Amino acid sequence: MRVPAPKISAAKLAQAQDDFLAAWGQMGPSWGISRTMAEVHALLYIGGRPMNADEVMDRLRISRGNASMTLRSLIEWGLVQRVHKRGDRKEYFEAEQDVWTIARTIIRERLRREILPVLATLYEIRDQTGDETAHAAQEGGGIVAPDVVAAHNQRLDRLLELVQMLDKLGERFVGSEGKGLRLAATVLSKVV
Amino acid sequence: MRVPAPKISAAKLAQAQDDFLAAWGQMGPSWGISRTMAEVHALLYIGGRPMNADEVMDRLRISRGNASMTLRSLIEWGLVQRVHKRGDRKEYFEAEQDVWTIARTIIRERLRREILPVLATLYEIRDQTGDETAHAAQEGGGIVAPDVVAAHNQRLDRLLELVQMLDKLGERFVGSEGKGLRLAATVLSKVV
DNA sequence: CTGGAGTTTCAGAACATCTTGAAACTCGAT
DNA sequence: ATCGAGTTTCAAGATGTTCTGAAACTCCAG
Repeated sequence: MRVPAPKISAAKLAQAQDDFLAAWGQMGPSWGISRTMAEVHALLYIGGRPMNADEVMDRLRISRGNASMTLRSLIEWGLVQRVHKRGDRKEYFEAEQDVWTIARTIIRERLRREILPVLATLYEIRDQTGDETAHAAQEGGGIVAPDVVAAHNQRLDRLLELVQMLDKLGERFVGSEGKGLRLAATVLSKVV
Repeated sequence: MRVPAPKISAAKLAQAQDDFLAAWGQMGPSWGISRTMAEVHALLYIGGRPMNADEVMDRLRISRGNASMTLRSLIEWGLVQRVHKRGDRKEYFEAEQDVWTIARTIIRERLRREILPVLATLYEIRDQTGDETAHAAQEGGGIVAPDVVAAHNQRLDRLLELVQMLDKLGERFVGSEGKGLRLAATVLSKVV
């Protein structure tokens, strides 16, 4: 006797897709993109095919303007690309399908938009209080005791060290063409 | 002739601190905590000593209520601890001073609050469309062609793989007591 | 028990972000 | 040049988040 083939109806598939859109949409804000952006991206990813603005609007129940702006942001992020179909004047949009590339793209953008500016600012702040360190602390020339400044600088230096490490770590992932993240995971699992 | 000692005035130090508060506050939202929370944490970190609610209020110009709720959240996150001073009825708060511990705490909390729920939801969604894969695709029992379902499942599986990896990677950092992050950085820098 | 310093709570105000819808724009076809 | 399908822009409105301030609460001292 034969095992019955799984019967997946169109409705069930659509339901699974909708649940996925909701889940991914929720995750979006944690990753630095808005809920709607995440949902549009999720739709294009899980759909697995290029869609035009109307399809996106109708499926997600958002306005034309919102769809347009959101798709533009996704293109700026590098998560979505425009596609043209012969004989169709509409513009189509498709999402990158390789999850590791998606991850690298997000990391690259967040480094650029969030980590680097903070790093630059931290350097500037560090410069404001000279190169006095715990070791270099000497006779009291300042109005504030040298050791207070030294402690302040130490705290800044430790933080700078951390942020620099995060930056380098991120760039390592982004830079290595292939499966950088996968490699990292493998290495880490063997080390400890 | 003698090099003059750096003269850091109290005002300059305060200025550097203020700039730091602003910079760290900006970074907060990217890390999953609000701007004010990040500023309060920054103040306690850079100050390097326990402070009471009034000091926090005055320095950051926020209301008593806001200070109270923000400090409570920081304690829930595990980034700040209560301290009692003998002979003083006020409560004092101090920030963890080890930056690696801070990083681990943030990663642990974000895993727990953001990654794990999504992971659980993704599993549920994956279950909705059976175990049909590209290889198992067979005679058309469903209303939707089996290969469509198989492709959908593959996309979900690839995403699950990625999120699982992130989760494991995070837990590895959080779990290893010592300098897990530092170790990772060293390892990564040698690999590529 | 009472007074008061210190803390917490929470409804409404202030602020920030996201979304809509309609007008302006683009561009190929006729 | 004109038409019209398709797209983009943006001011106003809707929604969501954070903050304030005052009242309620806690708890110790006298």
